[in-house]
Amino acid sequence: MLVSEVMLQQTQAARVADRYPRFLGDFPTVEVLAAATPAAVMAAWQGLGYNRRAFRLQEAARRIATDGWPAGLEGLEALPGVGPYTAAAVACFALGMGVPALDTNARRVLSRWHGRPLSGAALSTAAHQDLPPAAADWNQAVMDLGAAVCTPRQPACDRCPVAAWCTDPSVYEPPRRQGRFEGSLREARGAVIRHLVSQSSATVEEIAERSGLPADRIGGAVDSLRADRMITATGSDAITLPDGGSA
DNA sequence: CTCCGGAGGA
DNA sequence: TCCTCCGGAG
Repeated sequence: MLVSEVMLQQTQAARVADRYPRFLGDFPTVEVLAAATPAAVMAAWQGLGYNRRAFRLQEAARRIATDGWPAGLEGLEALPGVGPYTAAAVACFALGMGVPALDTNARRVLSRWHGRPLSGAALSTAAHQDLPPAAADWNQAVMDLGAAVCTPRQPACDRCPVAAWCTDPSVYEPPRRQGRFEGSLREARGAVIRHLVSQSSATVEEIAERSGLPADRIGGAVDSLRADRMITATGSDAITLPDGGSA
């Protein structure tokens, strides 16, 4: 449950669909995930993007293996990589708690429903007011509606089951656009991680040659990843994924 | 090329 | 509140 929700952060369900069962096959329990090497976790994560999520997920698994599952919403949110949405989704779907799970779909649907852009505390307040006792069903319905009908650009109000009660379908504020991927640090960081998953140890020059990216960009990515503790330096200029020892 | 998508740190 | 983290699909 926690695994699937973290995978679904910033990643469309279609891409999670085939990786989630494989990930659970590799790491069937939190204990197995906690004890795995970061290289193995990264290998299972390959292609999902935002690789820090994988490291944080394993850190969360280690904490759970040691301390047990947090009981409530606040405890869940204190886990690394678990924010307001993921904590609420786990609390509602796995623990049966009556809390709204507010992802980007829910934010858009509720904004249109109420006729004004909602975010932060206002969104939370509105959602709590709208939330019925059957919280899990409501969360599922709102998110599905946003994904399938109440879409960003051209909402299909003609086949929306609740269009009659909606205030203003035109309400939509597009998320801020991200910079180009080509030429970005993200691209180089991704190349470094991808290489280390298959080679386990490498130099900047090797990664540059294999990826086709300039060595100075790979070097910058290595510095950045080291600062994030996502890779470690081993020899004179060799790097690897972290050894698993410390969290 | 554009679009899509939560967490966390500054 | 703003910015950065990835990668695949259309």
